[in-house]
Amino acid sequence: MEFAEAKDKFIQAWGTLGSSWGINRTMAQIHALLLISPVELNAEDIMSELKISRGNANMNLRALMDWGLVHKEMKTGERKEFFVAEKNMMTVVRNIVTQRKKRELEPMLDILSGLTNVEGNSPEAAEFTKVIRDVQLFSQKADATLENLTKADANWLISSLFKVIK
Amino acid sequence: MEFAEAKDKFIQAWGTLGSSWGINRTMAQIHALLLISPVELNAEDIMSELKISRGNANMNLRALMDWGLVHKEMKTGERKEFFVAEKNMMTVVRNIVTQRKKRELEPMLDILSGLTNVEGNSPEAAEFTKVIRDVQLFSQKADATLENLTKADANWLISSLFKVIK
DNA sequence: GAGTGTGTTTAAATTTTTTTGAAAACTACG
DNA sequence: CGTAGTTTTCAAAAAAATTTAAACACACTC
Repeated sequence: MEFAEAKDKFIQAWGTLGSSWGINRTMAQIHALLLISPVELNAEDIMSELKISRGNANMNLRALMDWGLVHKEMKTGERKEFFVAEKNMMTVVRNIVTQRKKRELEPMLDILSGLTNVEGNSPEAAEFTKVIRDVQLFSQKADATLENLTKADANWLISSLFKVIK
Repeated sequence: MEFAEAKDKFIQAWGTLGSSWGINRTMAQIHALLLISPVELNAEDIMSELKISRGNANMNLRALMDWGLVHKEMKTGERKEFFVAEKNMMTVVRNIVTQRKKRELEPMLDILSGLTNVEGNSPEAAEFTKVIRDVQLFSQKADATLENLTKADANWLISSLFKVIK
């Protein structure tokens, strides 16, 4: 397959995957583009490669930096800002896990802990309490697991995956 | 806290969590409602509790059944269909993992395997090949891990989570 | 086989999310 | 300073996703 075609397919696929994970398509596509680029790219490069506006590029690059998936670089003698993707897959995964945990799991845990003591002794209230406990237990377990996964060093992540496989 | 308030908060929270996971808000809310309900509910119940239309309820219930998170039940003597949520959290998680793996990870792996042999020996092509290999390796590992997780029995899932925590 | 209650489908309306484009705000340099 | 190159912001436009409402289908009853 030609490089240009393969590149396009990868960028498309990454974008699709991203959007089913609550990450917007363009953000994922910029990430893909930077991932496969051997050199740092500036905003213009990204705009023209993906045919997106300056504002769009800027916002999504910022989001990617928030997630720790992309870094800004200054080249001496150049006014423009350049961008590089984090290329170590382990780090990529860890950063994504950390961010999602913080944004989704933790707020959920906060809400759940506020729902454990419900008034009334109707069957509805009883079932509610039971379900909330279950969900809470499970979420706490997931939280602890992910916390360990992300705090440990990169090699540990992969070895623990293997351990699960057994 | 009053039951009604807690219930509402939980349904809201579950809906929000769902939408950051690519599951639509209403689908997640119906799931939440059924999860905490001690009795089977029919379409009317769901429509009035969540203030949604019949069509909306119908479509999202069907999606939930696709995911194996909700089951249809017929009551003898009743014309209406009743719905119950799968309440075992382990099963819930397993079904979600299985579905997402099938819908997202597997198509990605297919695409990646079609991108391993790229023509040309430019630095771009070289970097591309390298990144694709990395992503592929990682995805395969994730796929294998999840496969084991879902095939094993329910208790195994929880114990393997503990093992990861160590 | 007309009538009623229920489930299903889908085009159109609505809502939400994303993207654009242009103005404003920086920044480095003369 | 003033200006040219660049990034940032944000209101408005466009696109995408969701929801509704109304038509349709089906099964059962009288």
